[in-house]
Amino acid sequence: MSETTPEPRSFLIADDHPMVRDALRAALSQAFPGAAICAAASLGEAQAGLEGQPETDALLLDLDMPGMEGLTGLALLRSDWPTVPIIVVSAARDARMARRTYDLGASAYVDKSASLEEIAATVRAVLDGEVIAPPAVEDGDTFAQRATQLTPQQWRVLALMVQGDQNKQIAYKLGVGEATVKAHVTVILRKLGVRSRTQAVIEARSLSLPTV
Amino acid sequence: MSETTPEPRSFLIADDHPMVRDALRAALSQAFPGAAICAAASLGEAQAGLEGQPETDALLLDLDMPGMEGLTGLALLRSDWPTVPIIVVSAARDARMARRTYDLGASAYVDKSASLEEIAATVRAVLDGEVIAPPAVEDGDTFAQRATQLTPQQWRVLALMVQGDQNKQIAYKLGVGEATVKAHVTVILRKLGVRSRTQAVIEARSLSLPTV
DNA sequence: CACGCCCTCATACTTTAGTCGAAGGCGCCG
DNA sequence: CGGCGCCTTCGACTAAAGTATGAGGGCGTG
Repeated sequence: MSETTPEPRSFLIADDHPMVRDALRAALSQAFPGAAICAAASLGEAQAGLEGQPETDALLLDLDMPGMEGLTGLALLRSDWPTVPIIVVSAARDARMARRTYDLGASAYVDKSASLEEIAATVRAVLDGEVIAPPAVEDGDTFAQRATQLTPQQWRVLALMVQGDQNKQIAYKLGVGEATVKAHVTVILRKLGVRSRTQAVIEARSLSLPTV
Repeated sequence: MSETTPEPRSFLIADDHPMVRDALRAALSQAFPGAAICAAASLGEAQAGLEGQPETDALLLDLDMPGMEGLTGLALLRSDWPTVPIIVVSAARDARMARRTYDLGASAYVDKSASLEEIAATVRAVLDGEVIAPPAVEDGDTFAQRATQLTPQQWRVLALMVQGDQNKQIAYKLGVGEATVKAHVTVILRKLGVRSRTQAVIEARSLSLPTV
């Protein structure tokens, strides 16, 4: 509260590129002295980091990371830890991509070519509770919007579908019955507006790519 | 035969970017005076162009084009017109990608940052019958190699699978029975070393992306 | 507490996917 | 020419995917 003794912050940096990780870490430690900064190089490590530190003030998330599979991983993290603000740090300076991450609940979107000062400023704004809306993109990219209707468990199912798992494997990995998985799949397909598992996987994986 | 009166050449440029198309056209028309140069902006147009001009001397093919779906379109063209040399013109300067296109039967691989002179030289070499092997990449990228085992009809089936079509639709589009398509799918899955349609689609679509 | 939402699961059913065996065409080679 | 291999085609069969309906329990909210 006091301006002279700011409470210590805790961050989690998720990026598989060591150089980027160090740069972000340096920027944060300079902008927020005494901050606790953790790092993760994959979606799994990021999940583990949040598991051990659920009070993380902000997650800086790279989209092109093992296990992310496009924006599926973002939505997955967002579903499991809805209170942790996520700042997407992507290599692509694409307004549509920014819009998609916004639709999926990201608090901000910065591209890697931005200066560290800009990134620090963005983080500061997010810590103040701001949600940085992307420049209005009036495109008909309805898939990402439809995807926001998915529940957390449905996101987990979709994430495994996207990896090529079949219902039986998904049931085992999630510790539920196959009938349950099938029920989820049915709802997922309806919500996404597709007619088959294959189409759902195609669209979900295409989320992170430029629109063809 | 005679050096003073070179026979007229015919080329097909397939790229959805008008600027690139014009640049390539200019380069070719300068390097090969009197050449007949056609253009296509999608996989379908490229197929139509080859249909009407099967004696094309070389196809300059962009990978990021509507309908291509990664390297699937390349293999499709290669299967349907095995005698037409294909020169891949890609935006990505990636040795692995070059290797994959080589495995799939491309005669050469140049990236768009190359000068028009380099491209013209490459085309000339290909017209002389050369196949420009990529720098040795000793990685275990076996999927593209496995994919070369597919027959032309199997490639057509896979191309439609990758678009999300189901067997019944594929059968209709190819003018065969559904049982036939199923038989092809079975062989495709075995040749690709995967165990489900979804996995095959994931891998086929990932062919054009950097290895995760 | 009643209501809605999510997760869970079972049962039964329809549709799609995938496997197996087999037949005919076609080129190649001894 | 007869055999051989490959491609294509297909029907019958088994497995998986997807739908419909119903039901029970947990959890937050007015």
